[in-house]
Amino acid sequence: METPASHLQLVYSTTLTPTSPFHFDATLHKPDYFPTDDTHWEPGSRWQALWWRGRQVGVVVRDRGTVEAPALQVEVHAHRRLSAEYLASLLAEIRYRYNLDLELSPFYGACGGDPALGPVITRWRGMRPGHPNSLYEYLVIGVALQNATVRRSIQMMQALFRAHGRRLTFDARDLWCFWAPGSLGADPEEGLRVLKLGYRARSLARLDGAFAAGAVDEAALRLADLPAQRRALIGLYGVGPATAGYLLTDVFHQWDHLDHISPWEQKILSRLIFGTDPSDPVQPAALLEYFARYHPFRVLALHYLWEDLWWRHDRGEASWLDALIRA
DNA sequence: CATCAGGGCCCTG
DNA sequence: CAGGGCCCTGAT
Repeated sequence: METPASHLQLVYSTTLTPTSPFHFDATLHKPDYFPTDDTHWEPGSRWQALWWRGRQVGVVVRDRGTVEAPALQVEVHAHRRLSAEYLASLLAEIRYRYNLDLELSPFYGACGGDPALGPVITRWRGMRPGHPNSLYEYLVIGVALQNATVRRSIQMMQALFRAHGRRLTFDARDLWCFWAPGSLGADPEEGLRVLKLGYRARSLARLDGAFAAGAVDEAALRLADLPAQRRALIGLYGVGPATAGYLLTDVFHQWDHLDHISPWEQKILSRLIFGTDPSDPVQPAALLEYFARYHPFRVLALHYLWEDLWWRHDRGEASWLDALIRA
């Protein structure tokens, strides 16, 4: 029953120059994000099946520079030639999503001397936050994450891609592309339940409906201030403080908004920062108070500490994390 | 076999 | 503002 893959051709290639310093792998790959079938990373390269402005294209980003003199090669694969205007908007979107224009020096200047953070900054010099997906797509992922183990979240996303996505083949890879926001139909809840989303089916149905109704404008929200962004997110059915917190960082690039630490993160951060046993973690309020020292870069600071931990875990260090991750 | 909590959120009282 | 219920799954 699986739809055949759609074969794309290379239609465009260019070079993007991020601000320096730039750490390719630590920016293009986040070991703590659970894998979805629309994207694949290997050291020095990232592939993504990308829905953008009504088209489904394949994007390959390759590292062609160094930390101090960065350069990215971006290949676009598509069914047919793309207009210059489309390509320009796509490249601008890639610059935005991966924060290629972010200036890290103010953060490094303020936090580089911190005893806990300084060595981590040195290790990951040039790393930025970055997330490959749009607001709509991140909402889908966020809903799939809620109250579920990572394995189950992956199953939900696979079922969603196979039911509503499209399989694209480009650069000898097969990846699943997201569907258009708001395209799930008039009453998709029952269809989503069949995909075993459980009670999340209602959230996703209503989220998709909001996009279909034009009630969510990602471009406008990017320009809004933090309180307006947070209000808009929390106002969406199925989005609470945890999901909104992730979205404010990853989609809206708020680098100082930190008001919620969930139980699983609390256990991990308590161990990481205070060395406490996961059975007796530090209270979230105390963790938030600790991070106040990194204002106005609290989320950047957390991101550096967090990603460093997960990279170490991927290398077989920090194996205590195993017990705290419900794979 | 039954029970339960999970990388939340909504709704109710 | 606290607490119950929610879909399903794998762990116990």
